[in-house]
Amino acid sequence: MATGRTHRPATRSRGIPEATVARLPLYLRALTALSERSVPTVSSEELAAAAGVNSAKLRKDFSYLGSYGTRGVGYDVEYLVYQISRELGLTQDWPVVIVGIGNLGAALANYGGFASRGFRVAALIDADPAMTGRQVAGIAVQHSDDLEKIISDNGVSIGVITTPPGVAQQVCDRLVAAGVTSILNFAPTVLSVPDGVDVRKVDLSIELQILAFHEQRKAGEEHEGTAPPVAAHQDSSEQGPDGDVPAVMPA
Amino acid sequence: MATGRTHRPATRSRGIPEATVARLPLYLRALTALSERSVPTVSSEELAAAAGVNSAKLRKDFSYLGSYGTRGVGYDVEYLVYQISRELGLTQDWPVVIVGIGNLGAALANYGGFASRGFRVAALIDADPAMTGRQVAGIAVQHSDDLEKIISDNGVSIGVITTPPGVAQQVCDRLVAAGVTSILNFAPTVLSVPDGVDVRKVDLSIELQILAFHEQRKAGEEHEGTAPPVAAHQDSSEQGPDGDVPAVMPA
DNA sequence: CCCTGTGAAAGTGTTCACAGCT
DNA sequence: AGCTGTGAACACTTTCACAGGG
Repeated sequence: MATGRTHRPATRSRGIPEATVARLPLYLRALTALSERSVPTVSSEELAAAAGVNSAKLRKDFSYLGSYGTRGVGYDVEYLVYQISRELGLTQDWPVVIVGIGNLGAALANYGGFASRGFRVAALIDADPAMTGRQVAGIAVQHSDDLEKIISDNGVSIGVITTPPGVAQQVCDRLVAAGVTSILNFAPTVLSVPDGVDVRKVDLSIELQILAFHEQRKAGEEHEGTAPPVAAHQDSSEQGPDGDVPAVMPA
Repeated sequence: MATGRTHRPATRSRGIPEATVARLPLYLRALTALSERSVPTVSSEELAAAAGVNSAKLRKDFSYLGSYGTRGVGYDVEYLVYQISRELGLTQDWPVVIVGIGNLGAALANYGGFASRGFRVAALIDADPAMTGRQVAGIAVQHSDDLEKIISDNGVSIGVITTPPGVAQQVCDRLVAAGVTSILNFAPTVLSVPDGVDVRKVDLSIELQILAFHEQRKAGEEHEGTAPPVAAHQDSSEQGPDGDVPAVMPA
């Protein structure tokens, strides 16, 4: 399975698979809930059920982080919360800016999940002068003219784009030029960014279209003689990572 | 994945890979833009660039739909728009209900991407009597007492949940009991549903945590001698099912 | 025995490279 | 010649099943 170097007992492995990274926040949530109920330890089976995955996958995922469990017993909840938080980088503070304070931007500003982990809404930015100074979620909206200054003054490296699609790319360019290196994009636009900048996209219309595809298939296959029975996908999360091949791929 | 068997031999007929399905809406969007500019044909290279994927992947994806291109020329834009729309089930009307009309629910109700394809917001539902009758995006909010009747009167099979996490599961149960078979869940909760019901999840906090992971890694590897250079991931979403703090969650 | 940790097998997705049609 | 369509190679992910420590 290795690209040449197959060794290392995996204490602090360097290559956590992307699929695993995407599940760590899930485990963290389930663990946080257990922690609040003062549950001291949990088995892979129980935790997997709470997170909605199967236990083999969970154990495999944890094996990339190291051996944090105890055979015959399970995992120490507090210890695991700490390890996963650290691995995800949540033990530090991440100032975030939200650009585009429409309905969606306001919804995000009010979203509790931001503050609940290391994320802090450092600023809300909008291009409409009428919005400037208005309070949203207890934060005064600032004008986009000051975007660069806001980014650098607050040491922001993560930006959230909730603007109309027409201006998303130029907002993105300005964010990147100002030093942002991770972007969460809600605009239905393909953003192009230089190497070294991560973009994740959330696209409502795409999610619905995927549901429609499966929905249509359910209806259509009720009377099919040849097709195998389709048992609907339980939790949908596949999606195609893709990318466009950056220059260098780590081995 | 609770699903017993989701095996798909895909021998020759209906077996479009999930990863391909997830990209079809992307292609469709790019094609629609070309169509609006009256571009008659497009090559895999051009379309791939517009959609942000590579051309080999795009051709492979299209090959699952059939041979809709012309060698030496490319793809007919209008024809492809039609074929993909049909494949995704967008040639029919999909009435959708949104349950939970807070900031996020209102944002979704106003989101243009809904109406732009076959989706139509058939009803907005909220448990707060103070919301009942209020107009959001030109639609009167209805009380959740009438949820079952609304679903069946409108023939709704797709539901969107934008409620607080604490009530998401019970809303989900009622939707399913009333006949909804596809759910788009924005609440940070793991929903359990019977077989035959699809759930897709959008979780803002998870997306941010994934970004934070990569962000942290970038910062940490600036001075690593042994590690290969990390070229950031171009792409976007992979998603992760998830669930969070069920009990008490301030903020 | 318990339950974790992990090789190996199976399944899924991506990329390559070129055959074959226009 | 140009560009699609695709088998085959490669890469990544999930699942299985069991070795091995507590």
